Amino acid sequence: MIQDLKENYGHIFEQDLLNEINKVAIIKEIPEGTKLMEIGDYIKSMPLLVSGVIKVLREDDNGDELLLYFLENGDTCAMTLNCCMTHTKSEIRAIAETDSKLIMVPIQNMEEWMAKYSSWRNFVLQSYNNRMNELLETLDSIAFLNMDQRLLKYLGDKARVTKSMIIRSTHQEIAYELHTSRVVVSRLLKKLENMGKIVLNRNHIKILDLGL
Amino acid sequence: MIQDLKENYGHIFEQDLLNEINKVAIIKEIPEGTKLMEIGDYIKSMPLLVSGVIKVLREDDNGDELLLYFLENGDTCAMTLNCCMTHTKSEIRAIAETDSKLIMVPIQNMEEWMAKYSSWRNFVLQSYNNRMNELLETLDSIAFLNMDQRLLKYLGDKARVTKSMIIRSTHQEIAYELHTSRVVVSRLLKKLENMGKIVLNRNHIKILDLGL
DNA sequence: TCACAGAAGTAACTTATGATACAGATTTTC
DNA sequence: GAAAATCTGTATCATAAGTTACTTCTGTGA
Repeated sequence: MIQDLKENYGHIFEQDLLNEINKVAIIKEIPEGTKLMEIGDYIKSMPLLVSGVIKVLREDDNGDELLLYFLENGDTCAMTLNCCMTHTKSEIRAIAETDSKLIMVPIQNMEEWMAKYSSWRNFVLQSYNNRMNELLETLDSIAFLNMDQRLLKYLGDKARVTKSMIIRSTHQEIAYELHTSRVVVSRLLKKLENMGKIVLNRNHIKILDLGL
Repeated sequence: MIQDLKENYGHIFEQDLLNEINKVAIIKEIPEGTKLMEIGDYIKSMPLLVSGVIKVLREDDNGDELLLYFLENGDTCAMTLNCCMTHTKSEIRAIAETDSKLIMVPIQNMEEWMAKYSSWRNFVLQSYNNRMNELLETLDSIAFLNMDQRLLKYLGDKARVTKSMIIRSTHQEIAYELHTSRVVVSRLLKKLENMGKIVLNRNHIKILDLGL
């Protein structure tokens, strides 16, 4: 673990803190599709992402979903921070978008470190900052963009986090995450294909050029 | 100021911290409509709300607005925390919805207090938590609710924070904050009036019963 | 190889919202 | 008090998005 820690968090945390983390944390490797957190869960430990991508989702009373954002290497889940610090229930669902590796830190240590290490404080605050801004960006998309633009943005984001120009999703899956219907997604994707931005295939979409 | 502090933050902060705040902070009284923060601003001090209501808005590239949430007594602006801690620009606009009273804390002290006072740490984290959840709630509204339901929620929220069943807004103002058009607001308000939930007047709306 | 299930294409229709245009009412300003 | 500005009510039309229904395509597995 100390290896993963150094590589991904060495430039953020001082040696003492790295050592402490190394002592109390455990490594967790999870396959794609694993549910890390469910709405209503109480959280007992906080994940530091080492590799892979985690998607964070919101759900309404009818079970309709909405993708909030992706977590990448070096990120942590601010929602988890919330839950840990204030001992409240999770407001979101987190699912591994790809195979992922996490460092799990027990919440008892977090409060202690908040007092002891300024680098930990900065990390926590910076995480809140990042997640807040991503939430705002998502809000912007929904409030200000049309579905075709949201779809474009979605494809771009997904390509970025998975580092691949091939999006392995069905239209139905995309529809869930954008909170629309499969038919709408198919319709708009076809439009994008006709514009030469993507190529459609069964079970995957190839991105040619999302730029204007 | 020490009076305001004790009344509003006495149960949150220990005496030592209250004294420190009292030493470095200044009281600021602002009239309704004052712009406290603009998108792109750098922030030099952090406001603790003593009385009044602050509305927090988001704006897109075309100048279209969207209300994010209201801040009330005992609240602080998590976005400001962000800006202070990470020295980045504001992503939002804040405007006094009513006459308000603020305690302004210089940002230099904040980092120091983060290390020194656990009550301050908890306050900051709790603020992030609250704001994050309010952002999520706003997101839910936009993603999952129709405009008529959003309008109802808006009226309810506004009545709550202003503690009045009379909403002093024009249809145009409401339209800006919900990011829709005046005509749509007029149309839906008229529908609500016909349902017996509200009474419309020039420049103000009387709420009778928003419950189902 | 055939049946089946899941995925995608497409047409036709409904609905919520947005846009435009104008009229009537009320308030403000000179 | 007349003119101007602001606010609200409506009608009409345009459009994005959601719904339903059906077809076609593709891969899997018996």
